Amino acid sequence: MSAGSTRPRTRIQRENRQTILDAALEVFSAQGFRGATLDQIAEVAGLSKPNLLYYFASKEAIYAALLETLLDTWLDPLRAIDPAGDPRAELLGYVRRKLEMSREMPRESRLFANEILQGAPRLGSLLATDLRALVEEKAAVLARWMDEGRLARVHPVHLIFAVWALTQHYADFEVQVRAVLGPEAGDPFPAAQQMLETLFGRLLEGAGGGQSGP
Amino acid sequence: MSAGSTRPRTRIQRENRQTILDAALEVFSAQGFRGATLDQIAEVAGLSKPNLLYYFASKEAIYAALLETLLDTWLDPLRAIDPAGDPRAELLGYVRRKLEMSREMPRESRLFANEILQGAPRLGSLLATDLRALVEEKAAVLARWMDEGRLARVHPVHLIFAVWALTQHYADFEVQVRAVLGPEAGDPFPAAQQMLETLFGRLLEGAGGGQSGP
DNA sequence: TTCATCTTTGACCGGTTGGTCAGCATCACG
DNA sequence: CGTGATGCTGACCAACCGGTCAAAGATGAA
Repeated sequence: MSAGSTRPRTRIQRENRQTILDAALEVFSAQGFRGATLDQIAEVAGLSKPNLLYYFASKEAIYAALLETLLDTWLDPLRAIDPAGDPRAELLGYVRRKLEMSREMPRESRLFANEILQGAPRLGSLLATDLRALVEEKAAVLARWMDEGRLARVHPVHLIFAVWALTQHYADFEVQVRAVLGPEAGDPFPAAQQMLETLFGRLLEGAGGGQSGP
Repeated sequence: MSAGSTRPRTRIQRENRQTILDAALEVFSAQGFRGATLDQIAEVAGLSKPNLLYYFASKEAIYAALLETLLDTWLDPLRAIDPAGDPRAELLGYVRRKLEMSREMPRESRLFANEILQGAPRLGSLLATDLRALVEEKAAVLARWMDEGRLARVHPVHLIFAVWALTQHYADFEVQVRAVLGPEAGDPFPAAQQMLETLFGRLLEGAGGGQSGP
């Protein structure tokens, strides 16, 4: 009997489903949905192709299972922004968490990037509902901070876009980053962290355009 | 005889090669290399598949021809930075040109993003040579401006990364941008332009950390 | 040990894909 | 107009891909 759509009941099911998802993340994030093949995933997973299809109904189902988990994890750093916190600490903390995520989950970042790049055919609806609602909520917090003069006035949603763009760049374009910095250059993340801190830090100094200096 | 690798000699060759490249840009940028099919490109081009292969030796050759032109065009805005110019005008001008490019050439941006995302297998060498050299050259200019106290001190190469990330985001992640802003929202680029101007503008005010105020 | 259930696989299938080829159509130039 | 070069296509092919299936193997509770 197929173990496809039901929740895992046995130890083997739990382990193998996870093994497959790991392998699929590896392959899908590097090749995109169409570029990836079941044979590649099977090889990385160390399982046979029919065995993959014993645990998941189809290639689509594997991909869907990956995306399902992904968006939630991906938005955790944004959710963690505390409306009652200090704007500087909250914004810079968000940037730091997001950059950390790019460093430690580059495959997830690339999977997401691939999906969006190709028009988000299997994620589109969630973007317009869940994602939009969360961004709207946090943008309102940013807007309030701007009203209170504690943050330079910019379009709050685009400010969030900026955080996404700058942090995800280091995962999605890692090859380019490394090529430009050169082979002898070490870990690019510390310098990235410092540069983002300066860039966003300046948005918090003397907000409103006036009150600079002690 | 095949018209594959030689330079176009006749009017028909010039026209059809261009038609094919246009169609290929459309399809490759939306589906990636492996996701795109010759049949799709042929249909968009309004030509038969064997006819495509009369003008280009292979699918790879079409893709390579696209990339060849692309990197050069893509780096023009960076090349245009004038070492003798005013830091504010030069940096903000660069951001503006790059954002314009995202707006008017989103397909090229996505083609490039796709290639990098998948590890730049067909562009890697150029990144480490041509691209790296140009970035190195312009980073030196930025570094000098920082030495002169006319620009906040950040890692100059990462500053260039920031411009890339922020501007290309609006082309590569357009679907997400539109989903989050909502269907009734208009053109996102004016707000993006303003936000980038503020963000980078702050890097030029009171550089060095001290001389704020009139 | 027994036996029902869960797990695994080799062989296979139909559809798609990049690419070939022989031959026909068209063009441009003398 | 004639003719060689250029342009175009239907038919075809081998490789690949997602997915199926019958049957063999492993597992574990009674």
